[in-house]
Amino acid sequence: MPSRTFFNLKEEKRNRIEKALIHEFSKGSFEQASITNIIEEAKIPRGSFYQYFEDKKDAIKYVIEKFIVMDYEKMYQSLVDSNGDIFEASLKIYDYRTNETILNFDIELAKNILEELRKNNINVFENKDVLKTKKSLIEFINKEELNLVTDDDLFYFIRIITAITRSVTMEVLSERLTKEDGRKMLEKELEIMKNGMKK
Amino acid sequence: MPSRTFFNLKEEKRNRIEKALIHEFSKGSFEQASITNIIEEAKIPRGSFYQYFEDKKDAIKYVIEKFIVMDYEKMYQSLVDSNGDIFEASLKIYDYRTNETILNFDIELAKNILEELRKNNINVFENKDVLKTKKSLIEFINKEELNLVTDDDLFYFIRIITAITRSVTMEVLSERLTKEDGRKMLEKELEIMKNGMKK
DNA sequence: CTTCCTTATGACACTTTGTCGCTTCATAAA
DNA sequence: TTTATGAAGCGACAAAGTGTCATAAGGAAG
Repeated sequence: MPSRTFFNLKEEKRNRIEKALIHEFSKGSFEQASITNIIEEAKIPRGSFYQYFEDKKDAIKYVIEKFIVMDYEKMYQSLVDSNGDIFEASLKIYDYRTNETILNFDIELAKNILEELRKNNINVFENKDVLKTKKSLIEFINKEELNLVTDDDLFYFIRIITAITRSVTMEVLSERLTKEDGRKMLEKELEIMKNGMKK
Repeated sequence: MPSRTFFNLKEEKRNRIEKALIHEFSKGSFEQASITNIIEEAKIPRGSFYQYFEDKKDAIKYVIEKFIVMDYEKMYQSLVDSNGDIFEASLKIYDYRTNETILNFDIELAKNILEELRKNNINVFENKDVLKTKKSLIEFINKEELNLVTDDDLFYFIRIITAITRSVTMEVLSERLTKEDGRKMLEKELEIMKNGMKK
């Protein structure tokens, strides 16, 4: 976590640093991000950076935390907007994640952060800020239409849909697929998931 | 690609270098791997390394290529051993990838390489060495039991199964799940995919 | 023996992260 | 007004890493 010093900073300065962080972490992977670039852009001396953040990891963590909270809110909203239909919600989540700008976050940042989350196996739902405001997504899922045989089927459904949605999303963010093709594929894949693969 | 010089090397020396590469790339991500460690272990001077490989990326590419070819062979074998049942093959692939040693490759290396492949969006099937010997995996798939409506349904089936298998595999390799729990989950998830999610 | 090409080698230039000790500044106490 | 105190500012520097380059060594052929 950033030091108290950082949070005590005048808003203008803190914003300048935040902006530089987001900018730099948008440009590439965690390893590629350069502290030198960050401090130059934010116009702070090297020593200050290390007074605010323990190290580079601490700095990206700060950005990730902000992103996670926003991401959860969006997921939650997607489900509510879809009246609890997890298939439709999945498409909505895909849409916003592959959109040019995700609130204040650039799509490039989204890509790198989603990557980082995956790499470090960070689960959005386990984030403490999310837990604090968690309205339990699961409650909002409409179970009427779902073929739930055992109690934990819903858990597996979510796992599967998450894996598929994430897989396509990453392909699009890495520019291996166009946004449109990715969406068509996701639609098709969700359709298959509804009906099953076996005769 | 490594230089001709590298391939002209006496076998003993080449093996020593290969071993050092695998050892170092097993220890962590691409960025964490240190050329200094590699040359110290392989007992070659710094300049030689750069005579054999363009740069660090070139070196890991070499290791990845070897891995990919072996991985494809294993996948192909899994499908044949399963008599064309893609669900069963998926479990077999999971098993071998989460196994202590994957042929000569350490499980840690597998993890880092699979990670690297994902990060750089490298598709095993697009590898030229694989393409060369590709006997078209798809031909071996038993379509009898599959609910194929349109022509490209099979393509989507493979995408979905791949996404899910990979997802669980990575969870296990990152030690978020035990191998056993991961397998149970995969079994369950494959079962769900057979039957579909919708009432 | 000389020539020519391939391979070997480690010092060096450059970059990057993170540390450390000193300076400056604001504010409260004397 | 002066002094004390702690928060914040600051950049030189150590340490570690990557990639380059000029030069040495090897060896085959004429």
